[in-house]
Amino acid sequence: MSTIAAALTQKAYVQPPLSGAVAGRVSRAWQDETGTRQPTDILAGLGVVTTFSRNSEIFAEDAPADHIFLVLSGAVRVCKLLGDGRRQIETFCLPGDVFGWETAPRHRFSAEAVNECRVVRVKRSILFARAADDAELAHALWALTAGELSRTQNHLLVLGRKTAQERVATFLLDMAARSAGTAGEVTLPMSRQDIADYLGLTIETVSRTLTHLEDAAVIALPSSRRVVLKDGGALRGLNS
Amino acid sequence: MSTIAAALTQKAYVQPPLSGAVAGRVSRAWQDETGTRQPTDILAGLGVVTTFSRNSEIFAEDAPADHIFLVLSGAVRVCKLLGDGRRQIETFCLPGDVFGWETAPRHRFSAEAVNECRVVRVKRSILFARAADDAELAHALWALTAGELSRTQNHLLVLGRKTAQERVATFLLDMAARSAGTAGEVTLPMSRQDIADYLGLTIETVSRTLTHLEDAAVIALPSSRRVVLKDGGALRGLNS
DNA sequence: CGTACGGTTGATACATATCAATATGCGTGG
DNA sequence: CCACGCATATTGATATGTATCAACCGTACG
Repeated sequence: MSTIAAALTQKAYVQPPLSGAVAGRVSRAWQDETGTRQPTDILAGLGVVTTFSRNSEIFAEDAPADHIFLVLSGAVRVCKLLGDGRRQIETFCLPGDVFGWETAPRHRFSAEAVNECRVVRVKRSILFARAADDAELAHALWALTAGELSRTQNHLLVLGRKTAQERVATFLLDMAARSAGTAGEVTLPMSRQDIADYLGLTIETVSRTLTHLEDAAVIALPSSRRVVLKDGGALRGLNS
Repeated sequence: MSTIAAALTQKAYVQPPLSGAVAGRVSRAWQDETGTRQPTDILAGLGVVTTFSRNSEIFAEDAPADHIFLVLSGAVRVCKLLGDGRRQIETFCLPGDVFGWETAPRHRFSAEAVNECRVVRVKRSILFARAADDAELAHALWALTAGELSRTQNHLLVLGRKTAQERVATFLLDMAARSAGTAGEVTLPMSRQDIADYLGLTIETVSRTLTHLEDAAVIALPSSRRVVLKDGGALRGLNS
């Protein structure tokens, strides 16, 4: 559960809910997808729900960082590009995750919808104004950054020192832990290319590694996007 | 210049300086190495100066994160280890840099002295207490985390998608920018092994890449630790 | 002067990338 | 409902960048 989402749903922040479709939609959507019962109308009060279609750009690298975003449904990829088109996906954002949160006035990444997704867009200035006289919110925003840092640092180890097998294993375990669906099973929202660009590999290597894990009976692949973790121990072993 | 160092030297934080050798040493040391003229006695009031010898451990991975550290002189490496000994250096800390700053109660890295170095050790609890009723300090601490995140994210792109040459070029440019010595020249405080573990390469590849850059007249290597950037344009070209 | 450590250079191996072909799934339109 | 076409995924053959193994060099230091 994202700390900022928690902060935004504290009693202190509850405002009279906006009437109308938008507010209602946010509230229901959030409850539907996370099962939390906390009031979330505040999100509607602070931001606007927007829908993005598959592969559409949410913001561009170097664009003014006027908003931060909270994922309600779907998945978002946050990435950097090199001049010649090489791409590194820094992170995937799932429901409850926040992205686009910067200290700098401009985004240092682009963000794109992995699949059809809904996000809440909150004005940076509004959050900042609130954080200025609310230590708890400020702390939540800091914790948000710290959490992102922690994940990024873990990923550094993955990209710097792990083999393809280990990378894929780490990725699968991570996705399984984050998407709270059926235990031992994940439905990947992203393509092989996205996975490759996240793990610093090629699409072919990702594919081969997955089939290798399947041959070794560590996972099963009922379909290309669905992964059954048959031998979690083996996966964790690869995770070092 | 580290934001936290700045925050700690704001007028609001200036206390009557402690008398005695320690306080004096901090103040002079900091001024010597950074050239800043801002009062820094507050650091002595908050922390203790400690010296670490080459390769000694400052704190271990998973140790209680009771302190944060500010580098006064020398260099520190912050790293993670894999079970079989593979090592990833997350970052090098130079004078003015802060390390060991965590949200979690335990360090997620180890920190070691790259060479003889002096650091100020500040109790976490003291900083936290101060930050609780000081929005400006709290903001500085957040900015610190955000800056670290930004650097880590850039490094992710390096490890995920850049070639050995590009990694080394990026590293040299970064070190040159950070160590404010003679323009176009860097003295590297760390060994080839350290560089390799930072860039996700082997010691041999780092060495070969450097000699290759030297053959191409992009750099000169008067000694193994001294690097002259002869063709910054070429290096920046490799930086994409 | 010799030893040790860090660095360089060379020969070879190997993991992953690249190039290429084939297969699978999926939406669209007949 | 099926047929088509496109996008995505898999598989195969080969290339290549970097790792590994090994020898050698140079500098610092006792």
